[in-house]
Order: sequence, then structure tokens, then C-alpha cells
Amino acid sequence: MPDHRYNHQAVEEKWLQFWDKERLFCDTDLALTPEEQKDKEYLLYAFAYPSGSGLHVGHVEPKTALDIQARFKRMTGKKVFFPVGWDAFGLPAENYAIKTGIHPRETTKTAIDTFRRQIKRLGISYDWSKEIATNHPEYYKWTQWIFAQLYRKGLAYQSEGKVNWCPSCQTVLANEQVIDGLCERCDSQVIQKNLKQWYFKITAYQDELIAGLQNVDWPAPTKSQQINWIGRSEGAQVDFAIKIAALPADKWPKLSIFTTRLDTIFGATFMVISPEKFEQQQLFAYLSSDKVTQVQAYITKAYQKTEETRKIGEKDKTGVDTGLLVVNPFNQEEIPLFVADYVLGGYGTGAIMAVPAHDERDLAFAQKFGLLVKEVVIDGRLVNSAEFDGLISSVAIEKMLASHPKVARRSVNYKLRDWLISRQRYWGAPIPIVYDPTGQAHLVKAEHLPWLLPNDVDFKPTGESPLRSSVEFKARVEKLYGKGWTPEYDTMDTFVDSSWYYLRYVSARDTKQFADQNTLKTWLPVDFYLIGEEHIVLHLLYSRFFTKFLRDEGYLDLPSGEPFAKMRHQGMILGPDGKKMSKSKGNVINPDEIIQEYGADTLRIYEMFMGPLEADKPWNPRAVAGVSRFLRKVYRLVNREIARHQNSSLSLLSDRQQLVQKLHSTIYKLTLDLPELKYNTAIAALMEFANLWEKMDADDVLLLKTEEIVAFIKLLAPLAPFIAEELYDQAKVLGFSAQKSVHLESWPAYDQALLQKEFTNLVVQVNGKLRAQFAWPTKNLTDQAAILNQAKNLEAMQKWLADKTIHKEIYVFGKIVNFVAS
RNA sequence: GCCGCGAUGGCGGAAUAGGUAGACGCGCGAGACUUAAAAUCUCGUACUAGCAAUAGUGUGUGGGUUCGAUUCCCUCUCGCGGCACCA
Repeated sequence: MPDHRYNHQAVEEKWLQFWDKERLFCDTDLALTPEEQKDKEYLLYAFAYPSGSGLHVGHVEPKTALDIQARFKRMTGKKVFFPVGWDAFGLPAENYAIKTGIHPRETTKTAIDTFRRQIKRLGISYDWSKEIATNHPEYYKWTQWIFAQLYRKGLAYQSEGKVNWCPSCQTVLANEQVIDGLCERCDSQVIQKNLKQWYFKITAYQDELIAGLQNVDWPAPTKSQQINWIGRSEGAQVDFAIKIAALPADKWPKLSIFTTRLDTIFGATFMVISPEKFEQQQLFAYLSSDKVTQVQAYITKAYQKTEETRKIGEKDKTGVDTGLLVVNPFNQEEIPLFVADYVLGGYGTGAIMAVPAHDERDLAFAQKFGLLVKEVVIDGRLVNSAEFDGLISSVAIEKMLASHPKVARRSVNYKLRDWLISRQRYWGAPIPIVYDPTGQAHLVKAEHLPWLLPNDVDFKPTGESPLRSSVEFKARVEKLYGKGWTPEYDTMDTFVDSSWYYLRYVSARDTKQFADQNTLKTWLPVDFYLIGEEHIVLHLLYSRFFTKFLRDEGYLDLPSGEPFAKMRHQGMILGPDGKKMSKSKGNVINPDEIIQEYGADTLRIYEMFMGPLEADKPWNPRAVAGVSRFLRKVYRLVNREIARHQNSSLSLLSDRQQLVQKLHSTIYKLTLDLPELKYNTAIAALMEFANLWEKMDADDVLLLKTEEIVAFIKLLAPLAPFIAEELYDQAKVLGFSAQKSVHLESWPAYDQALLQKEFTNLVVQVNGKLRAQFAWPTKNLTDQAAILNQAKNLEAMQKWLADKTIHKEIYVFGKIVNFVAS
């Protein structure tokens, strides 16, 4: 059984109630004076989906890490804003509803209640007065309002196109939800379907989404993911002509290609067009009859493959010769035109010039079809390229563009596509659109927002949007807009909800606007965003897009348009076996059980002590017990010291300098480590202090002054808020000017003079190898001659220098002496 | 294939404007307290040789720069993550 002297269960529950009653971290006043604004600190943890299974130890780490920041920053006088909310719409709740018939609203509410209780139990100091949930009409009213703003600017539009469709989930999927051609959620084969869908025109911001990254403090891999996803690539478009014998040359149809390697154009030995583009450009008319059949057959077959399976068939190139010839405008060579699905319809112009000598894919295709390979760049310089021979590639490209302005022009391409936001699902925000009897789309009027999600729906997937089954929804539209009017039945992608939540936090209860402009100006950007590194590429792109859009509309005074100034990623907590925790592996650790056995303080400190925040770390059940030992030791030490202070016959130990120094160096260490999130080393420093304290602890003497005891308790407060509050409360009998809570205290200061010891240990090396050490008065560390002399004459050094000549003497201030000798 | 990250005792990890490698914790060993256990405390613990003092070796591999390299540069090996027919 654990030590009964510290009853973590009772103590933690007591302070939990106290903080709640006192509303200690709630009702943050967001109106700051210009002076206060310099100290604002907006701390944000990733928007969480309230899953039915409750809190996981993996959630505890980042929440605790930010909570420590919040508490530490408050103690150092910062104006901290630390809100919480729920990304509450989404598929899991709906799928659960399909299975059980329980309405998603109920399961979501239950899940949020559980999460809230668990998070409070951990002692996370969120401002619960600003809590939001995306499924509340007060929230999604403004999600819909943002849709309306985008629609008015032409940045929300409807378009018919091929989309990924999961036949089992009965909904559209985003590209990243398709893994190897299968649905991420249910592993069904994903098919391509032509549907009219709503899109947000994020591509309007593509260049700014790249440029803005220069001004944010984010991990480099996260930035490069953003850049790769946008996929900007500079190159040229070149017009080739299709040779039609029956027409004069100036009437030949043009076919444009996109290339980043214009310098290799003399090596183009064939051209390839994608099946989609071939159809779109209506090139069948130019084919001979037998070719029509062949090409048609190929295109039909290609369409049966999905976008994803096309990618898998990477190595095995397929295609068909059209029998047509195209003319290379640089050398007038006539080269064959192929249709092949290794060229994508949606990128560039959907057609390429194939240069097998300098492109792997073209080479593979050329080898399969027995086509010419012609080298045009050797050792970085052009050959076989007429007047461009001998130029380096970059120069050649410029000259080629300049000399052929009619057929070649600069061109920039992007991989980024517009954001498909329609979902044929129930549990999301309805798209605020109604259709008149002619099928024309109209925005739902502002006074009808929030455009409520109907209740009378059948969740069972039918291939159509569940909202179609609502009688109320249809009736509502006819009542408000007229007979024959119909609603949009699709809901919005939940990414829409989570792309602006950090703006809503500052005006969580505002019923007049999505957020107050002045408050936004005060608090944005978020100073520190902590979020896992998985699945954030789109969340970040979308959030940045929304922020920039709202800035451009004048709702947000944030010139950079970058919502997250600094971002870091927490690592994963792995199972004791070093593998990712999962129910099937049976290696899941339940935080409730750890709290039950050891308390929330132990759980917090343990997770922070495991290693660097960003690293993946395996759980070690025994090490948890070690942290628990440390906290009980601290409790004992402080208790004993307080008790001795109440015995007036005792006095301070005269020789306690070492402990006082250690206290100040510990304050110093934490003051440096905490803002840098180096919690593992901060905790190690606290342990060192406790170890020394324990070693010096004696029954008949006082070791620390009252203010020193309190200073130590304050150091503990951000990390272990419960035990710190308890010890602070107990220390009140010592009669210092106490606050209501240790968490309202100010951070302790360290005495610079006490950081330096009287003597410094200097190391003596010979040829870089440690041979001796000696203590030297710290105040004389500048006396190089004396130090070198002392080092040379150390007894331990004699055998190392005896029959040697010293060639060089090195002294590194306060650290080391090295003799180079032979 | 491309891009990025990483490799330190039995384990998690400390220490990098280049300067005592292994802080702190776990584990392990010995001891104190106890009738006993639990709890708690003390000492030890990179490896090799030695009773010891001490000496040698040591931060994935091989090399380089340097008086001195876990730290900087190059090579390779292994592991992890992301992207991937984007012309």
C-alpha cells in the first residue's frame, strides 16, 4: 500500500472542488489595455473530437504540457487565454447512431460530459466559461455565415466533377481519406462518381499560403508538408500542332503541354495526352476509323481504374498510339501522339512532351513501346539542341522562351485543388443554400441563420443525403421561400467547423457576430499551438485560408493572415511494449486507473518526465511508481520542515549554504526550462533538490526559511498543481502573506549571486585526455597564469608530464586546462 | 524513388556557440530499520582488467577537421515518418 500520509485521492478532490467553486481560471477578461496586450499569451491545444471511448493517456501529455505553460505564464504575470472546445460533428457519432439508433446529439453530449470530467480531474486549467462545440446552433450559425461570405465573393461554388465515392459509407471522400484505393474508414473499394458538389476556392490563396510560412515559427517538416501539398512548380507551356494532312499547316489544331524542363525540348521523341484530355479536346474526329476503336477501348478501360489504382500501376505503363503526329515547334520534328493514363488529366494541361532520355516515366513508356531515346543534356550542358547547344539548362530555358514567344510561355502549376466541402451525411452543419423551382441556388437569408439541422431524419445510408428524409426540412424551405423551393441536402465537411474555432474562442458567446473585431485584434495570432503532427496538413491549410479570407473581408486586423505564430507537435505515448497503443494489441494504459492508484499529479509529472515532448515514448509502469515516490518525498520533506518551524526552540542550520544554492539554481533551471517546454529536465532538477534536501534533513534543525519553502512549493505548482496547492495551504501556518491559491502566486526569483559557487572544479587534460582535477576560487578564474601553473604542478600530473615537452597550454575559462605534450 | 528525422549503459533519457559523457528516473546489487513484510532510507551500478589505487576502451559504421568531437563535415548501415506517375 502507498504511504498513507499523503492521501492523493482526498487531497486532489478537495482542491478540484475549491478551484471550481472559486472559478479560478474561468471568466478570463479578454479586454486588455495596450500595456497588458504586450503580455498576452493565447495557448491553444488541437480541437478535439469527443470520442465515446473517453480520454486516453496520449491526450494527457499535450494537455498537461500546455497547462504547465498556462500556469507558469500566469505566475510570471502574463495575460493567459487558455480555452477549450469540441469538434463535435463527424462520422463516428453518426455511424454509431446507424448501429444503435441513438441520436448523435445524445452520444455527443455524453462523450463531451465524460471528456470534461476527465480533463478537469487532470487539473487542466482551461477557461471553461469560453467552451464551444461545433454542433451547437450558436456555433454553426457562424460556420454558415462564413460559407455565405465565401459565396458572395465567388469563393464558394458548385461544380460537377469526378469525386471519390465510398459505396459503403455512401459519401464523398477527400483524396486523403482514400488509402491505396480503399476507404480509410471501412476499407471498401472507392469508386469515381460524377457529382455536383460544393467547393471552396482555396486556390485563390495558393501563393500566399506558401509565402506566409516564412513568418511563422513552425517545425520545418510541417512547413514543407504545406508547400508540397500546394505543389507549386514553375515551367512553361508550349503549343504543339497536330498534323492534319487535309488542312493547311496554319489551320492545324494546337495541343499545349506543360513542362518544367523546356531545355530538354529537343529530346522530345513523342507526346502523351491523358484519356480525359483527349476526350475533352474532341480529338476523335482526327483519328482513322480503326484507331477510334482502339483509343476508345483504351479510354474506357482507363476510366474503370480509380485515381488511386492508376497510381499503383506506376511501374507498368499502358497506352495507345493515336496514329497522329504532332510538330515540335522548336525543331519542326514530327513525333507520335499517344494516349496514356500515366499522364494525369487534372494537372498542367493534361498533356506532356515525352523526353525519355531525361524522365524516368517517359523512359519506361518508350522502352515498352519501342520509342526513340535522344539525349540532349550531357554534364549539365545542352547538346543536339541547335543554337542552344553548350548552354546550361537555366540559361537555355530563358533563351528558348525569349526566342519563341508565340509558342512557348512561362507557366506556373499547382497540385492544390479546390476544397470539396459537400458531404452526404447527417451529422454536420447544413449548407445554407436553397434552390428555387428552376434549380437556381440562393443563399439562405441571414435572418434564417442558424439554418438548423433537422431532427426527423433516417440515418440509414441510402446513397442520398440523409437530410432528404426530413419532412420538416422541406416544409421549412417552402414555408420560408415559397412553393417548389428545395433545400440543399448536403452538410459541410467537418474541416469547415474546425477551420475557425480559434477565432470563435475570443467571442464564444457573441450572438451578433462570429467574433468581435477588437478582441480578435488583441488576441490573434495564437501564440502557441500544440497539435499532433498527423493529419494536420489540410487543417492548417484550411485554417490559414479562412483567416486570410476573413482578413481580406475586413473582419480581422491581422496583416500576416497567419493564425498560428508558433506551433509544436507532441510525440506519441507508446505502450509498454514500445508499440502504438491499440485495443487489439492489449497495450492500452487507462489514465483513470493511474489517477485512481497514484493521483493526477503523478500522471502529469510522469508523462512530462518520460522524455522530450516531441518524441515518441514508451510507457513504463515502474517509472510511474518512481514519480509517485518523488511526490511523496516532497510532501514529507515540506511537512517536516513546516512542523519544525512551529517548534520555537529550533534554529536555522548554520551550514546550509549548499541547500540554499541548490534552491536558487533550481529556480534558475526551471525559469529557463519551462518556457522551452523542457519539462523532463525541469523535473530532474526538482528531484535533485529534493534529494539534497533529504540528505541534509535532520530532526533538530531548520533547513529552509519560510520564503524558501514557499518558493519551492511555487516551483512545483505548474507541474503538480494539486500537491502544490495542498502544501501551500499547510504552509500558511507559517504566516507569510498568502494568496487564496498558490496558482495566483508570482513565480519565485533567483539570487544571481547564489548561482555561483565559491570554488569551481577545473579539469586538467593532457592531449585531450582527462588526467586530473582541482578546485579553484571562482573569483580568480581569470588568472590564467596561476591556473596553468597550479595545473602543471598538481601531484597527479607529474607522471603525465614527467619526460614530456609541453608544446601548447590551453585554458578554457572556468572549465578546462589542456596540455599538448609529447 | 524523393524529402525529413533519428541511433548515447540492462531500459527511458541528460549533456551540443566543440571542453569532466551517462544528470534524473527505472531496473539491478549490497546494507540499515523490522519478529517479519510493506513502506522508507543509505551506498554501489557504462564496459574490460584489478582486492584496490588505477589503467584501457566507449555516444550505430568508417573517415576528416581540431589541442580536444555525442556535438561540425563526408561515407555507409539500420530504424522511423511524410510524399510519391504532378511532367
